[in-house]
Amino acid sequence: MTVLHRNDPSRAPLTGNIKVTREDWLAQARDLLISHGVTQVKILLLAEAMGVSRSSFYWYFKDRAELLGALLDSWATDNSAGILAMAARPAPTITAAVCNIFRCVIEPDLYNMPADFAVRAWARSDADVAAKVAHTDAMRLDALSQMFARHGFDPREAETRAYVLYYMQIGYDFAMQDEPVATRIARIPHYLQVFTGQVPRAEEVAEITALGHRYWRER
Amino acid sequence: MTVLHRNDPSRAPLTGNIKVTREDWLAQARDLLISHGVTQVKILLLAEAMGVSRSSFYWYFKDRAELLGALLDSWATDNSAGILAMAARPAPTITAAVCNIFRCVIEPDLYNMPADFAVRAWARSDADVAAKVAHTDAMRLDALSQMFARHGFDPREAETRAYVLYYMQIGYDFAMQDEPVATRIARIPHYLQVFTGQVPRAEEVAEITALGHRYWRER
DNA sequence: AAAGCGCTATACAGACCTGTCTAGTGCTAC
DNA sequence: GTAGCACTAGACAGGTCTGTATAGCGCTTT
Repeated sequence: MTVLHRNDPSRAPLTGNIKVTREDWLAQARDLLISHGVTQVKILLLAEAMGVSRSSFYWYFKDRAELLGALLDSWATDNSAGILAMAARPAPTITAAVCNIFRCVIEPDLYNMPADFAVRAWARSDADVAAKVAHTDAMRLDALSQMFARHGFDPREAETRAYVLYYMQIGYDFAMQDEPVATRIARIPHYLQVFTGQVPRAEEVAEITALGHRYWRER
Repeated sequence: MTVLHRNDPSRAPLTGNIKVTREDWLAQARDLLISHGVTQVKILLLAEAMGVSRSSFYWYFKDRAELLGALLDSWATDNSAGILAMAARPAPTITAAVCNIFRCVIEPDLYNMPADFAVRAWARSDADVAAKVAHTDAMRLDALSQMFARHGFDPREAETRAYVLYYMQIGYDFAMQDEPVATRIARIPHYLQVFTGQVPRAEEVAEITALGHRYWRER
């Protein structure tokens, strides 16, 4: 669970009668969205979790709809930056370029996969959300297609490889939440070969493998 | 929406004071699970949708938990048969074998993808469901790995290709619900090449493409 | 025709959730 | 030191949902 402002020593202490901030409400709502879906994002539950009266919510937000809107907006702006940056990053080989994309799955700062799922599940019952998700996917797929194209794949193949790379990551992380880290890392060179049709260099594999170990060990 | 027994001319008319059956409650619940997630599977909503009193529900089920259990069981038994059968089916080439798997995505009778999502989303907040899903995935992945292995891939590569094939389908259908049919079909030969590392035969592509047109036209 | 069986409807208690209204709290500025 | 600002608490009305108790309906059996 995200830490509340009032419990975070690195942030300025709250003054006056303030117990929680707008950001606290949002962060808490995001946690609930991710863990239990939109329908469970309930003001009552948020308030209870933070030890605050439910009615305080209405000081920060007009109503539940405004909260959900803010949640969606913050997802849209935050959760594509990393992947777009990694796709645009220059790389000596296509396998190295795909390794950059792998970083998004490894480093939580670059890309929040669980948030993506939650929003996609939400999109299944809300057309506005679905439209925003579709737009986001199109942007990301375009960036990935261009990445493949820069390394000499013809446009149609570049697009297909972008699709396979992107949707396989989504499917994998959606469905498979607890494959042992060692197995997952051992598979990396094979994935690189399937995704690119080329054999990765040893040093590329070593680098991304090390990164995987560094981040995934902590879980 | 699934048609109610009483509205289905092909089934024996209901006798006595019966308005809906246990199967109707289940089918309706399944629809709601798929469209709006577990938390929205509410007896009140089901009853309203079927034009029946809410309390009749308790004749067929002890409580909501029993309904959800039955829903999960029916998913577990029904929704893997097609994919396992297709994976086991003999094929002259690996590309033809993968075409058999593609049939699962094309023919709704073989595999209900939306049901899979709904259950996976459910699994994110219910450990029992997660365990059942993990077991199901393991069975399916094993069948796919063996399929690749039968066509000469070494065990590790067979497994990796099984993963990419399986999770890409899941990710794709999870995220991308409305790519134009023509585009999707045009991509089939490229997918085959990425998934297998081999160029598909023209007649294989023709056959699966025709199947795609036949089924997807109707949507 | 009356009793029984299988299913359905109404009514109720109680939990949960939203949004509003009003009063209250603890700083800050004058 | 008191007035105001920024936020919080409590109480209320009203809607939603679950599960139970009890009565009712329509066919079948005798």
